[in-house]
Amino acid sequence: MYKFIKKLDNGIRIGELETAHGKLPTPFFMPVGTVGSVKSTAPWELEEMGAQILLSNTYHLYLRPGEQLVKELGGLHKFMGWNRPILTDSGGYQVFSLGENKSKVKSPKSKVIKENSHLNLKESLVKISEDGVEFKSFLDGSKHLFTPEKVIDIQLDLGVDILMPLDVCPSGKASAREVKEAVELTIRWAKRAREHFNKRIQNSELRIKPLLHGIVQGGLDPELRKYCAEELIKLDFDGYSVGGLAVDLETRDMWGIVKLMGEILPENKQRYLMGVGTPDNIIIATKLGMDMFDCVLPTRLARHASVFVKRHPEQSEGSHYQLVNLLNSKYRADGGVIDQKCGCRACQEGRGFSKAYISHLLRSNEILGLRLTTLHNLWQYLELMRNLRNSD
RNA sequence: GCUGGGGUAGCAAAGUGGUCAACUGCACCUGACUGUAAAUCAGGCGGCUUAUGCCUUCGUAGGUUCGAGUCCUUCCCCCAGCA
Repeated sequence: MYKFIKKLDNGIRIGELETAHGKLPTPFFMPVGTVGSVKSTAPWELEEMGAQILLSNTYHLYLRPGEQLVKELGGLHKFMGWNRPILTDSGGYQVFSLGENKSKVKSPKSKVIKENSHLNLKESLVKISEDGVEFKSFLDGSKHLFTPEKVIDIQLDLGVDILMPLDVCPSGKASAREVKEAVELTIRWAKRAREHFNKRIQNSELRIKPLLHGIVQGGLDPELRKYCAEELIKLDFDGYSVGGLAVDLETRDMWGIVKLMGEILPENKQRYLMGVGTPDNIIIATKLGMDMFDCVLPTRLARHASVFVKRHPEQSEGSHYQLVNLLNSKYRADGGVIDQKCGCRACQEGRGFSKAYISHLLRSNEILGLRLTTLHNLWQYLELMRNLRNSD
């Protein structure tokens, strides 16, 4: 249950979201723990940094270890040792990303095709029908069917706090017709998900019930987005997600749609901009009325040796953050911490680690290297959200 | 000293007459990454460069050949075994 508190002068909505695992001040960022783990971090580290909620993934947990096992072992929170709220994505994104033929990115110059590489799969792994999504497991190739109802069931079995319905997330290159079809199917699936969820929940003895979002699709077409949002609003979801925008960003400008969503989605429901994004993107999006964010960038970039460094306000004309690749040779002998003003474990005053040391760890494939960069990046994101909530 | 094996680009290691500026791995350099099939992927990695282009390379110095990293000879060095 979301409570809208106030709108700051800069447009940021201040609110509070109550879930079965506690109340969350909004806006907030969700570190991504796809398979029930925010890669390389421990739950207590996330708590220490002030992470309030994590995102996990229905698709991945269904395939492994299976939602039934998680249920038998007491639910996802207990399973992964995290007592704060959890949101699960539905697998809708995987329908998109696994549907893309990623082998296209293979360079013709690459002579060696690694076996078991995810890039080596030539055929699309998914097939969409009215009933749902048929897909092949990326683990073993086995066939599975996700229906809107099934996806709700899995998430309820996992015992998460916020559920996403199965949606169709078209590629940024999709034709107008494909986007329109995605919207229509997303709406029909949303209705089925809503009905099934209600049926399952009405018998629930939980004091605070899980929350179900509707996901707005529609590409970059304002009319389609508006139509989708209106249809979903009729179904009275607990909150609304804006999907399909964090793809093909280099060729598409999402801000018009984000602004529109900020204007037409109900003020008294939380808005989740899925998959966004860079710190700069998040700053803009909060000002356009978005409340919730998730992104793999802080954790993935960290594992790929890149860290966010906050720029001084007077230097932040364009971007508020600089992305620094610690594997660049200039950091080999750099005795300074990543960011002097950062409060993370890697930078902490008095006992911070030098860029030279972290660079050495990364070059040596020492796990501590990417743990430190991950802790740093997540701290930056979480600190950013704290600052945005207090930016009046 | 004798016998045998070997000296290839930063390292390791393919290559035994042309398709070799030279396979491959590592290291190194740079880039990408946005609801995670990602501790991943891509490109570069002798020099000049826009190059399917030119120049200089495979211990050393010569030679054979239309053509040599690849064959022959000299010398230098390394390794193993025997003295």
